[in-house]
Amino acid sequence: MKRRSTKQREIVYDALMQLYHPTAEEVYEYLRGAFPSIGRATVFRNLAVLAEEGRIVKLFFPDEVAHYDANIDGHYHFVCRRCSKIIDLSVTKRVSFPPREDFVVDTQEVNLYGHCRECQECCQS
Amino acid sequence: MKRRSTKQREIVYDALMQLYHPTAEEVYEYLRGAFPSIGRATVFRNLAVLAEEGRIVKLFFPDEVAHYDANIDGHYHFVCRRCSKIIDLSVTKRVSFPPREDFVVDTQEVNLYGHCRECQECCQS
DNA sequence: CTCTTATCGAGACAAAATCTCAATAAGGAG
DNA sequence: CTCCTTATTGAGATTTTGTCTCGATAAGAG
Repeated sequence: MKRRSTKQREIVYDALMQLYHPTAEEVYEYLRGAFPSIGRATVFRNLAVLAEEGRIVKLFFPDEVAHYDANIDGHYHFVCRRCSKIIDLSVTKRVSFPPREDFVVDTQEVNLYGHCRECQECCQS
Repeated sequence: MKRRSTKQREIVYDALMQLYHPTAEEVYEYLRGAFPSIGRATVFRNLAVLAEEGRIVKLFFPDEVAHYDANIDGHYHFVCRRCSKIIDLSVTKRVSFPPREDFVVDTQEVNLYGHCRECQECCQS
């Protein structure tokens, strides 16, 4: 099944470049402004395709919603447990692991959880 | 709101010790065998409570379903992109990051993605 | 034992994402 | 360029995952 290049696919990709770790729903709402006729399923489908092609990255955090990131350079994320803010962490060295026989790794993901400064100051929850 | 110790809570915890990274649904199905009267919401609620208390860990991977882990020692996970198998990785050293002013980290999570041996052998998808 | 209220079980509800299907359009063949 | 195949689209139904509601139950302090 050969992929075709569609206007919608590129629109979704462009949106991702403008937004910071958006959810699929946020991409959809963003695009509806300029392209009212775009369908919800189209946004979800294209995010999945772009992630499969490696043009974007799909992220999972404990808020149960997938986020997407157009920055595919190896970098890590901090996520605030209280306000769910996501902060990019630039990384110079990758984590290294002893080689294994039972699997081959192609991607590594490092997430740090805690509280951002604002959430530390305002309350201790 | 003081916590009470209930039979259901401990049953859920015990189930988690028997299962390997189960989803909430899997815990529920597992428990229905021995305790047909247990409620779905009770399982989900207690997993959330146990995770909040730090007795278990809630994990998120790209299959959109939360998994739970009774092993709370710092360890990492490998996840197969094809069959979604999860493999525990024992870890001797934690990843370290330069200190930051804008957040405080309490937990770090490292996930490796790739293909397990079986999925490499049977097909290249 | 009594009382307060956290927890339970059942089912309704909500949120997130996928699926269905007829209509559209990408892009290769001629 | 036109024709044809079929990947992709848009709308809404459906599925999946998890939460909420509420009357009933039971933990555990006094």
